[in-house]
Amino acid sequence: MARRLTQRGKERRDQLMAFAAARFAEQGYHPTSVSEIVSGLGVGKGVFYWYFESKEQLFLEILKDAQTDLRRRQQQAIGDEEDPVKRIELGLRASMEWAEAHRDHNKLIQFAATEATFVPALLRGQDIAVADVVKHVKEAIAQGRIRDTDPDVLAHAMVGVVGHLTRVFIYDRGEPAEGVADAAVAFCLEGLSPA
Amino acid sequence: MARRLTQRGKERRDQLMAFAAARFAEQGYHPTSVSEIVSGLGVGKGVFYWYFESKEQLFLEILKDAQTDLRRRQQQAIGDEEDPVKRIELGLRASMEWAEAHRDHNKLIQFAATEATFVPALLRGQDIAVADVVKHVKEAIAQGRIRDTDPDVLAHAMVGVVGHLTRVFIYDRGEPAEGVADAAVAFCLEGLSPA
Amino acid sequence: MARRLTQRGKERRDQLMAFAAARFAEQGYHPTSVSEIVSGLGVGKGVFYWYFESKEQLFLEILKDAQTDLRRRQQQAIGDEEDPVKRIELGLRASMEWAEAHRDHNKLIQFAATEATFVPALLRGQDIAVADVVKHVKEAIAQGRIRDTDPDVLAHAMVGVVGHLTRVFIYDRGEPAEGVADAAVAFCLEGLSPA
Amino acid sequence: MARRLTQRGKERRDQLMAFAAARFAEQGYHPTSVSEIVSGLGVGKGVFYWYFESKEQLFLEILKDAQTDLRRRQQQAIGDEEDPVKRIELGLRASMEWAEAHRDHNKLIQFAATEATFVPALLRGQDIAVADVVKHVKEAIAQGRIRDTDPDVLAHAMVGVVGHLTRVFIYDRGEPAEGVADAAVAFCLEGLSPA
DNA sequence: AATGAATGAGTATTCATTCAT
DNA sequence: GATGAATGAATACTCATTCAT
Repeated sequence: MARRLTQRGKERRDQLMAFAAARFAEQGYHPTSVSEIVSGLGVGKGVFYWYFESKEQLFLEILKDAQTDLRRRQQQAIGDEEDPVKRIELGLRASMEWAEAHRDHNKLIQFAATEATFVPALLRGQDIAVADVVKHVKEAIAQGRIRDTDPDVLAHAMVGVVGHLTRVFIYDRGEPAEGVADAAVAFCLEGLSPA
Repeated sequence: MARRLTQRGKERRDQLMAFAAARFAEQGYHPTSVSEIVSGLGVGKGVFYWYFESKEQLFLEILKDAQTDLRRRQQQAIGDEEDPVKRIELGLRASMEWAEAHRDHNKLIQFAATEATFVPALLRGQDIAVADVVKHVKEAIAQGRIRDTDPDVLAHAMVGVVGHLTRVFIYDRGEPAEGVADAAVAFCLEGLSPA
Repeated sequence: MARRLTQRGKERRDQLMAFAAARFAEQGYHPTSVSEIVSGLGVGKGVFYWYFESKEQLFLEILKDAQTDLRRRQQQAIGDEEDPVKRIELGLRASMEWAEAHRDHNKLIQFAATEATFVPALLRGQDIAVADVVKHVKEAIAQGRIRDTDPDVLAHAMVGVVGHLTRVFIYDRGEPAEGVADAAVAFCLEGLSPA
Repeated sequence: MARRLTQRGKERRDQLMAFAAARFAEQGYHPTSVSEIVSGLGVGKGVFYWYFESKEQLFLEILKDAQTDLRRRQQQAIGDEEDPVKRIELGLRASMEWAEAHRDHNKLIQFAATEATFVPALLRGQDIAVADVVKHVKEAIAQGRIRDTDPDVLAHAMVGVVGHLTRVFIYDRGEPAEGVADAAVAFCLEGLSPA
């Protein structure tokens, strides 16, 4: 930990994280052994512990990276858009595109919620993400653009929609993110109500 | 398996399932050992294997029971309501009330999604649940009561909303199901749009 | 730990302790693996952990048992002897006889002194042992039977003589305890001075 | 091994030996890793193996150096003293002073006795030390200055006294060597008997 | 039905040692 | 001389499962 790494070292580390994330997503965290990770990469077992303190720390690191990366992506997408409703929409779409490209990380986030050890780390990132959305929602409410309801509820409802549609349509059914995002946006903006 | 059980036997079995579900939900499936389950109940290890083939089977059984139970609850709630939109609403509310009373099972469902071994069993139940909703949605569309969009998408969007709001507001923040259900229904019907 | 054991269980436990003590004494604590212990006894690895929390706990248990046993032996030997100098002599002789019969434990005591983890447990027992001797020494000093010097020093000096002579003459050279004890007693009582 | 070293090289080597000896003494030989030694000195792992063949060899080297150094110290102290009893006394005192200044090495000697691998090397040095004392004892016996008993026994008894009093009073209780040496000499010359 | 002892393959992790740079 | 990355055998320990009683 806190090791200073050479270029080569940094690459190894990334390689380990990517490979592990893929295995964790595919079969689950526990069923994936450290042995499997290193032998899958054709390296000795010591390599793993040269770069990570433990399997648990590795997981946490992957988790944190994923959350950071997603957030960066959303902020990029939103840019300096003025309209808060438009910002919400851009955020939703960015989430789904990111999710399409990072299905592994998404599964890990879901898993993290099921194990006491990982919940705190998970929530830390999740709170930040929701806070971002809440900001836009509040602004839109102030402008009378969206219904005056608890912004926290609205934000979480959208997170629920995006997350679930992603899992079902993008991951399980392999549909392209764009179309699914259209549907998600439409649902979030209008619900079931006919245009 | 498929053992014929006395009354006392049935109680033991239920006791094991309930205790295990609680531990699985609290700390996770893998971190909970069979030892912990039996010693938590003050019985010998043989008892476990008298009633269940394996830890995995036990999990599957809990999962199936939970899904069956939820469905029964929804159908009861809907009764013979004529209005398809109302039926949807009743279904949503029933889900949340059930979830409030069975948080353990809900967490297990979430976990099942993260481990390859359990996914098939999970999906079987989930498909049935969504199919129920889809039926109502289709009917409502036919009546022009809700937007004419892929009913599958709408159904899953609602599942996402209900699931996530449940986890955040009912489980994490301890709010009563009723209020959260109001918010969920409102969001599903109207989205963000102002009244 | 704190397990209630059947008769058979008690025997297994003793068997493990005896075998482990022998290996620890022969090759050292660290070079002796748990694997070696269980396979030497022809049992599965789980057996070890059924009876002991860890290798370290096992060592500690052996240590404590040894110290307790030695003390009991000394007290038996001393009985209700009135003369304090005689009591000291009987104690020294008892130590050496015990040491002859328990060379394994003696080596473990020596090892325990070299590893920070075991020192506290070791000292606890050692202090008790020395306190016993000190009591007799004080009494003898009061009677003018032995030199009026710090009883603690005298007690420890004797412990040093007995311990070292045991190791060299009984263990390494295989001489019978009785003769060595004669020499030890003589040295303690008279030092180098000619009769 | 048998590498020819520059001045700087010799210093590195000594530094490694001193640091390792300190750690070995403090926590034990096995619990101290090569990693810990090199990182404690802020150097890379290769350095260790540049100077020593193995961890085991390092230990052996420290052990040998210590024994050699102690012996040199004793011979210096004895000088050309004529009186054999006085020579014994000077030797005892020198041992204790040396031990006070080299507590690390003393602990290593003790540890070496508990591990089969190190016993041979240990005994080699110990035999020489005892032989030195035995020589003086024999001479003193011939002069009728001390009791006519197996000189070997007497020598070892003294080694035991000195070793144990050193550990308890100098190491554990931090008393100054001189006073403890007085007590040790007195005990060796007179035993418990009143002046 | 139930107990508690036993099994042994499997897990994460450590660590002495090697080696390319 | 020195670094830090890599090796892989070995270790303590866990745990689902079995079985004699």
